[in-house]
Amino acid sequence: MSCSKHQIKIKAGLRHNQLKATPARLQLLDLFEHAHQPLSAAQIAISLKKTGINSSTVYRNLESLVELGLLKKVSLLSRQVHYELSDSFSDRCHHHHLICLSCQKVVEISDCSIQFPSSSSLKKIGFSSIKDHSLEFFGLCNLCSRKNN
Amino acid sequence: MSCSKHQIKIKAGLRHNQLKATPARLQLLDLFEHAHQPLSAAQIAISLKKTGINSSTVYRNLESLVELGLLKKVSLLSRQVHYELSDSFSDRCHHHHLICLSCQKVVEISDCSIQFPSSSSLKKIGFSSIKDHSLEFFGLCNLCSRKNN
DNA sequence: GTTCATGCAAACGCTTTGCACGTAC
DNA sequence: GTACGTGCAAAGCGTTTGCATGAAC
Repeated sequence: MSCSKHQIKIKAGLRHNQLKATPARLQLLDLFEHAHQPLSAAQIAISLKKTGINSSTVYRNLESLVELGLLKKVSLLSRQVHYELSDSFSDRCHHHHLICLSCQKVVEISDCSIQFPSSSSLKKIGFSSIKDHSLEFFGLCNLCSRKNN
Repeated sequence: MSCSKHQIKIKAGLRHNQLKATPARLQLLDLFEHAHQPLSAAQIAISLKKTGINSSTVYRNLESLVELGLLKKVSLLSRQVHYELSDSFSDRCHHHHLICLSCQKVVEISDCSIQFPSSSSLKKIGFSSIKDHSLEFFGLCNLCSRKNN
């Protein structure tokens, strides 16, 4: 199995945050390392059920991993919150998402720049700092675009 | 009541989309006209229950109004999808959101520009068009920022 | 009068919780 | 051995659905 390097990094990440490296957490993070798009709690729960991990464990771990900054939440206009590895923890660089309005396919994109609100306008609206941002584009993928014609 | 102008506009909007101007729809859209931030289905259902509107009616109407483009969905990292009037239907201009990570307060902001993916990069990743986008900033409002110290 | 919209109640699915047991450290 | 993590089962909550009634046009 080619993930021994990942495993080591994951364990280090957990220990660094004073979380025990339990099988449930290792499997959960491993799932994210290999995912090509954000995952919902329910998706993960189904996936890990096969290996004997209970869904409440999944929900509890997702929460604590977000709290510690290893994972981040992503909003994709679906009822469920999705999760992905945060930029700082994973190899992947900062990115945004392009979501197909018809089939919900998600693709990562990185070639975009955002102009942040100026500190004066932040002040005006009663905010003191910006910690994060999310940018999602919605459109049609080629496949669905063709189907609709 | 000062919303007779709104009421007329709302009715016109509904008729134009071949939707009957029922009390439930008028009240629902009126709620959005006066809202200062995106509303979740559950919030609306609670609010309209007081006036005798059933929650399933709320859910069904939200769906059809989104389908017709009068409302749009907004993702705020909460489990519930939120809704707001779409730019084209309301007086308000295009905007994004700034959300307090601690108290969930939402403020609209408009002074930001986004660079869209080029058509060549769209092509590369298998998408044919972009219909919409959403940009949310997450931070701390002054109040919560002070509390945390 | 016809078509569409609504209320009601039940079912659904995802998520959360309390508690006893188990495991990483 | 201790503190933390897990499984289980039940409850919680937001949402969806079928069906009969009601209202807009």
